Amino acid sequence: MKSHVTDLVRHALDSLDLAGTPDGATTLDPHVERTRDPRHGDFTTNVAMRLAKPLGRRPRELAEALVAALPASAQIASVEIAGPGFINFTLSESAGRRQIAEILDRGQAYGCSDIGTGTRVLLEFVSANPTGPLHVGHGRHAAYGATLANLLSATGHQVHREYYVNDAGRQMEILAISVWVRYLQAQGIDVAMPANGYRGDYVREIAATVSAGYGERFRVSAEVFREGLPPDAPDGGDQETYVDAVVRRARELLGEAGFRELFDQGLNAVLDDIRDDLEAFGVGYDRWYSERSLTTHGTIDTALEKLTSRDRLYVENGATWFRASDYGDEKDRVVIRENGVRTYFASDIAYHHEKRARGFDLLLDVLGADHHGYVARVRAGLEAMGEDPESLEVRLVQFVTLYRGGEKVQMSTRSGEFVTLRELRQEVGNDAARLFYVMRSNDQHLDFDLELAKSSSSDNPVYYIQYAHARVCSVMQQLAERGQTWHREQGLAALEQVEEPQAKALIRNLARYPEVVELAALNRAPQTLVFYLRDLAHDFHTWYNAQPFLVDDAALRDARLALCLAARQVIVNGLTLLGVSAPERM
RNA sequence: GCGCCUGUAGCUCAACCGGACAGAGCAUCGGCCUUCUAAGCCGAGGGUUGCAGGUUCGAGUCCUGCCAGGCGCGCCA
Repeated sequence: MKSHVTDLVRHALDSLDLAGTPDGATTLDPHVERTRDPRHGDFTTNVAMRLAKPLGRRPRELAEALVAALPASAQIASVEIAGPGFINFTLSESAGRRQIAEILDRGQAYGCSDIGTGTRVLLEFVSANPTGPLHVGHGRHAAYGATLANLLSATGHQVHREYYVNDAGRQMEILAISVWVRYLQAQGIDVAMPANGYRGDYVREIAATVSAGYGERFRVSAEVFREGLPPDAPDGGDQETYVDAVVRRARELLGEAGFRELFDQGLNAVLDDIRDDLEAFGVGYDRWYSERSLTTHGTIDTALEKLTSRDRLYVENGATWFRASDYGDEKDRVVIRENGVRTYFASDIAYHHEKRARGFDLLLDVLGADHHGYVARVRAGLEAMGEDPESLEVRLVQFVTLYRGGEKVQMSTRSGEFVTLRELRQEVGNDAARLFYVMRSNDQHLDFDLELAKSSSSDNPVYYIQYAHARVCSVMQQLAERGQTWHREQGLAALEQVEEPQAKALIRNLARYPEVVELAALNRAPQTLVFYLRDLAHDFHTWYNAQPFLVDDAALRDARLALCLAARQVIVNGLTLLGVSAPERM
């Protein structure tokens, strides 16, 4: 509907023949938007005001000329000029009726559009290091990313969801030796967990599995383990130095193959847990992309060679640097360390380049807010390799703070005392978790109140929306119990009999749904959809309270039910995009 | 010190490339269940959009400077 009005305005602009006017006035995209106040009609445009200056004409006079040039439309009941030069459009009653029919016709497809058709998007999200279970912060990434994927798909984008698995690197080695230490302890060997090791209970579980599957294969004596190791932090040493020494010790004693086996035991156990967790949360991926594969497939080498051939690397102090500062980054960045090991950044630069090589138009990364300093250098890397820097878009997700009632829940990753996503899901349920996570703008800190999310009361927006859906189902149930049936055509034909102001408000908002989906998708802002659904549920509840639907007049009853069913359809469609269920009874 | 994000009602937050009187929920107060689920509805109060300037016909939104909070500034990932 919005696009229809936009077309009308565009036609009017064209017919006014503004050629030769300065400042690109002729190419101005007429901006049509919903009014906030119903007294201003349904849609409004400010083109007259925006064109007034470049054309040197009075806004209202220009508005009159535009209105006169508007093509006729059955959908528009009236057009008025108001205020400083707004052109306000009021839709005809029949436009609303047509909307209801369209919603019922299109069903699940109502709200989908093709504005993104032809755009291939690679959406990367969560990508948490597989060093432990996902915690509540990752949950927000998962919910946000999954919803974004749904929104982009609904608007016609071709979306590919990817999880970048950091299965190489130091953190994973630390997990491996953490498992080793727990394994040794389970074998009765007296060794201590490094200060920097992973202390969560899941490490013990993995160690127990290793113990059961490998027996004494990785067993060493405490003396051999300890011999010549530097002091750990509690003994006045440096925890990083110590943990690195333990990693070297593991490689010596277990051999590269043995260490790799232990490493993979840890990796696979954690990764399986993460996959399982996300799947249960309704978050799916098209591909789990292994960081290690970048090395084994030579992707990093290829990327570095490309940078070398473009003269974008140099050697200094034994390390190889990328000239990131030539591309807007604060400083140059190391890609190969003095010890010959490639940095994480080298992998990531190769990874992003490879994403482009796979033909994606847009690389959309969802990252934690603590990674914002990272964005400039990845973009610099893409640009240095000849890619459009604009092809990378990053959405930062701010932190989550858990509250139980008024009390802040303390969390510390280091000690392993963090609330996991799984625990959260078990406590509040998937629906509440999914909705609460995306209820706030991604760049806003999120206070997640566990008590509120669990409460089955009016405070809880999840139930408020779901309840509207359940009520429609209940009404249909009642209809059946009365031995009556709904006649669709009769209902649609009789829609003009539905005259309650509450119903009209509902129709108006139902018609807005496709615009909301589009807006939410383009702005990467799922919370827009949440707010819309709450409003829509409110419109429905209000109408529900104002009028009985199951009246004796069959035509009127069918008409009201048509509207009910349209409302239900939109709620289902919206909740589906959010990954929230729509129960039939509550 | 530099960079990014944020600052809107008592609390948590919306507000569509700048648009008409800044909106919800919660909380507070007052009403509505013999009639399709009261997990609901109706009504009331509550604001100098952190502060000060600027641009504009028009600023919560853009610019500058302050103030406050969060995060980041590794040859870690």
